[in-house]
Amino acid sequence: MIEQAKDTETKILDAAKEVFQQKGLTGARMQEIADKAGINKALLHYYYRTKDKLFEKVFELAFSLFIPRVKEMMMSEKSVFEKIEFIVDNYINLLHKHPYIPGFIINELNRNPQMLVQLFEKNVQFKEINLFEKFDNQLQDEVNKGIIRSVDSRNLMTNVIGLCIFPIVARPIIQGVMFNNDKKAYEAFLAQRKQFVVDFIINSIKVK
Amino acid sequence: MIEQAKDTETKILDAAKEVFQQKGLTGARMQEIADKAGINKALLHYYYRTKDKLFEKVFELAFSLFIPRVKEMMMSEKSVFEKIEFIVDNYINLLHKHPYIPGFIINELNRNPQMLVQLFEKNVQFKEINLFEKFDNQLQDEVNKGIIRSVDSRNLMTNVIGLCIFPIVARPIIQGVMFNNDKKAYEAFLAQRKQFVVDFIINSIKVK
DNA sequence: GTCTATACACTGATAGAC
DNA sequence: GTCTATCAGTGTATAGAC
Repeated sequence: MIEQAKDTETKILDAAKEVFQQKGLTGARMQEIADKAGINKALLHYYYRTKDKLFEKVFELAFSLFIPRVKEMMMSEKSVFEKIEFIVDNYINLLHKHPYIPGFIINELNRNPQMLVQLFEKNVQFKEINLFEKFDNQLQDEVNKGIIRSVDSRNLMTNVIGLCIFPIVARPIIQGVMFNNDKKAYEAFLAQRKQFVVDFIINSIKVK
Repeated sequence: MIEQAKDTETKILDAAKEVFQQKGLTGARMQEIADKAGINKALLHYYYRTKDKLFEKVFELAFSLFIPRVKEMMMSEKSVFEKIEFIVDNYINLLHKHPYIPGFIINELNRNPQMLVQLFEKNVQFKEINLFEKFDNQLQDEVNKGIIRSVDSRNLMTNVIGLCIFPIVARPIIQGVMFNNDKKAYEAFLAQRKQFVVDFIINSIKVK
């Protein structure tokens, strides 16, 4: 039945998401995904013909969860400072819910950059070459008003996103080297970091 | 002969480095490493008994190239501003020479965090829990002198390293989304970024 | 739609000659 | 030290019964 099918499809996707994100495309095993979904391998291939196709689906879902957020936030009607606070806040919350996705996306995209091109071609939503035009204008506007110092928009956005994501994707090494592998200490570190990052960025660009 | 052995061993390591860093532990094939080294699979196993052992060696070499640098830089006799400029400068140069290593380390460490523990146990050089004590004192000292505002050392170091590494490990996605996949444009972006990052950090922490 | 059984290719690893 | 040949195990994918 359709009901049953829908349910099985969801169970497969959930299981596949978990396994692929943890072990990557090449490290994941169809058997493990089947086990985790409570079905057998044959049924996996019935729903998604190949491992690659199943992976593509999982990757696309992960991608669409993270990337469009940036666009939304940049397009809102807020001041630069408010936008930065809003983005950092939302992105760190999102990262807290899905800590494995950024590393997953970054890794698989490095292994196969072509995926991004295919994604852009299939999904217009992701292709936003003029995403920075409005933000550029806003920055220049606030520079003219003497609120912030002159700053390149792409460098700024890279910093905002990078400062949020880096401590998550590089968690094992930072936690190991800086916090002697103390998990609780690192969680405390992450908890206070949201405010630190906002202050760090705003302090850097604001005119005093 | 020993001479020949040394040479073969080097060729294997070079080939293994290339393949492992590009495809990861699970994606790499012993056959491809053998081909790239100009030998056959059997000889691979003669020098390094298993795939895992060969991988460990490659990982350790990559790790030792990147991590101890931070320690060196932090231990030098420079002002905070000089240290930051020095670290960013050196790290970005290093990244330019070895752009695939950080992603490699980050990814494999996420897949198997236990590796870091083993590395620490085997190699005292990496275990530096008091690495921040001296840096903490220096920061506090310059705060007292009114040079910089009060800032947490681990957050600051995370930002310094993260701002250098993030545009490299996330290159495909940033280049794709922000630069319409224009490779030349991204190289130009990276070239000017060194100065931007230094200014960004120092602007944030200095007292004006 | 879901299962069992199996085909088929590939991979890591070893044996044994030179 | 280096090779050829080969094994045993594993992985994706499919055939066919229900």
